[in-house]
Amino acid sequence: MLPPDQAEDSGSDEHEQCRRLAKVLDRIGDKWTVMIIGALSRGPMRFNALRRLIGGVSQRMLTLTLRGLERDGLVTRTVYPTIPPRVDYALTPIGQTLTEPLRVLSDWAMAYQSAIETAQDAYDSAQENL
Amino acid sequence: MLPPDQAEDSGSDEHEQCRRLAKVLDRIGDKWTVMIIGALSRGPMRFNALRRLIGGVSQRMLTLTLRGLERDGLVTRTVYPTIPPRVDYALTPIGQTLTEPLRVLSDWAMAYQSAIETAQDAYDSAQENL
DNA sequence: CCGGATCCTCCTAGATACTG
DNA sequence: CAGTATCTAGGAGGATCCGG
Repeated sequence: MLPPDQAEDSGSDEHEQCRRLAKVLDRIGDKWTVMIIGALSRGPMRFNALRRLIGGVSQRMLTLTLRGLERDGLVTRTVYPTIPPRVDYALTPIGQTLTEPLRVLSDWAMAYQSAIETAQDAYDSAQENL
Repeated sequence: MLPPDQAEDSGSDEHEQCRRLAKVLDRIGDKWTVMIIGALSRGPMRFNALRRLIGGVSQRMLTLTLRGLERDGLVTRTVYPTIPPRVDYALTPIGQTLTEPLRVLSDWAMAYQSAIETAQDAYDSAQENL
């Protein structure tokens, strides 16, 4: 369990967790990932259906984000060689498990969003009186 | 850009939740916020102590991130007008509540990180064989 | 010791146009 | 329909100097 090299520092252990967490947040923290996961949590969806549902996303960013999620093993990409072509995106089992932590965060957001906005307003108006 | 508007649809708008979640993730999804919250979760800390503990952060980004967190009401900034000056940063009660969703996410990261890396390796080596 | 101000460099999102 | 390719502007973030 304890790596012999660097296990003596009590802080480095939590630091390691922070780095992994930061890595995950780097994935899901971008502008579109959460929207995509949310959309796919209700079932598979085609490319342009996702595009329309999310709204405001360029095809390029949608493609890039989906590719990243596919690479992470969170989303599957299924191509049907029909004409016109059809591509379905769906959450993998691992991708499904992400929805739970996301819901916890979402609940937190719902609970404290107004408090945060109040704090921001207070901070901003305090800054004006300088 | 579509201005946030009242939902005309009576059904629960999941888009609205996604937007709030995206907003929160925009805050905590940046490179340093999680590290700062993690560091401060163990108690108040001075600026340069944070800087040393986190490591690799420029004083500019640390200042900016701390200002943002202060503005959001997640962190307090306390100045002691001594010479040399001393500034303590600490989590507010709301900031404390953020550590729980963060821990859920952290647990997820610990659980699935290796699976994700495996998926990435598989994806990458599959790309090479084209 | 804390951090504001400035400059400068990359990265990347977005728009546009083209292909199978 | 589902991408790929290319270009460009804007912003994020690092380095540095300076002031309180």
